[in-house]
Amino acid sequence: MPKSTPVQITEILDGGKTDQVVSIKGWIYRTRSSGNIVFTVIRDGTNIIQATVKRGNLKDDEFEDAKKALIESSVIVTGVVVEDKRAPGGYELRVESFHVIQFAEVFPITEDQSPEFLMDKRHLWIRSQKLNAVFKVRSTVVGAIHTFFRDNGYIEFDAPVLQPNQCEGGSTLFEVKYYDTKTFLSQSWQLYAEAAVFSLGKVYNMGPTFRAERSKTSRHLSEFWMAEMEAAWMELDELTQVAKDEIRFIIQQVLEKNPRELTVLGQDSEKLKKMANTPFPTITYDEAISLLNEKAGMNIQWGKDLRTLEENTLMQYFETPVVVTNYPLEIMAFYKPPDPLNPKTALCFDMIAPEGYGEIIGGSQRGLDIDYMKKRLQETGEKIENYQWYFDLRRYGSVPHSGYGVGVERVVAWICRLDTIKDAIAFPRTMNRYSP
RNA sequence: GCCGUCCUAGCUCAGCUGGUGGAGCACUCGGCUGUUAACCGAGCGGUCGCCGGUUCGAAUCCGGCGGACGGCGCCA
Repeated sequence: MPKSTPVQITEILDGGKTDQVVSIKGWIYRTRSSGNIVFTVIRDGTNIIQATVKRGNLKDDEFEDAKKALIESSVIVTGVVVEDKRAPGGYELRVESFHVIQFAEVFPITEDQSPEFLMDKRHLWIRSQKLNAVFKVRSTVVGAIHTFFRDNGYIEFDAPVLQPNQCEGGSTLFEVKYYDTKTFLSQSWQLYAEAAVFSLGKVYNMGPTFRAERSKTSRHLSEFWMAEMEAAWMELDELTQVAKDEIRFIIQQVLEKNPRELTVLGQDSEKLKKMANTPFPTITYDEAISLLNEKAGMNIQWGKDLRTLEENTLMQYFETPVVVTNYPLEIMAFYKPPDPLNPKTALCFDMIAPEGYGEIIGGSQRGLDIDYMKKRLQETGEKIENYQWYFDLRRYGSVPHSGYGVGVERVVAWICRLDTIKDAIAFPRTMNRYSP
């Protein structure tokens, strides 16, 4: 084997290895042969490059191997990097050694694919350029969330995944056998975060969340990652500002770290950049209803939640995410308190993403009135006993506090312009799918 | 929970008012020294989702069941 240094394909395409002999370790992505020349496109996880294999430039048996190796065979290929306009990407590797580590069996995924088939072969499909790009963006998003909160004085705080309580409504809980009794998978970290703020002040967390909603839409997962924050002494105005700052920071980080991935995914970086530099507006639920009824000619009655249709119609008037505050109190969860200035509404907000990606954040100030919360819980058939510990938080030095949760996959789907949220997570769990 | 679409080769699909199951891709073999998910020729490949019914005869018509996908509601 000729002398060479192992490199990543991305280094070659950046122009740093031109005319040098290098080795790449990767997998065959495409292959075409033409008698005494084989064009093999190789991927290594960082990018793809064409390797040109000519008979005579390497051992004959290696040439035959290059000719017969199927897609996804693992290889170590050595050769000279040459700038060549005929090669996709502008650079190719002129091969001097072609070493097959494993000859792959026939790869089941070919050019014709249906969503169902790709979901069945998800463990193989995650190798695709598209999902590879999504995962890189997702990694940036997750990293940005940690950085944002840590840089702003928040402490990462973990809550149990097995929980005795509901947070967002009993009908959407996953029940789990727990020794001789039962418990539930976490719907939210919030109730525990509310306990934590009395110790730490400002906390955040990111982790899996489980909701057994019978939803079969491109915006729902049964298992998704939620990034939540909770802060003592914080009220609604400041809370919405933190949310806007967080989302803007996430976009800036993706723009900085993933320009190639955004291109692969067909997202317009300029549009995102403009969005990151434009203030996100805040409107009230009342204003949203007026806008829909007066400008969009709809007939929405006060008191109804904004549904998908209303949200999408509303977003036609905005190019950035929008914060909507003060939803009707009655349709909100037990822990959202009435607004003293407008008691029929709650001190809560949603952030709605543009282009039909829907709610990406939901949050609120937290109720401090034990009697009110008990009443609301009883209305939904909840057992008050399970919440005594939660009410204790209002008995020992209660303070105003607030928090919100970001749907990580919804943010990733929006930034990556995905058709479905399922592609924002490696192995999606939905109503009808829990394998592979 | 409600509504809609779909299920035929490994994959994507065609298959008319019922009459011996097809194409493209993939794969195998042969050809080709610059291909861009190459091209040319040949070959391999089927429990037509499952069960039942009608019929001389069902991929096709009827009934039931199962599975998948999407929309609504609900949510992040």
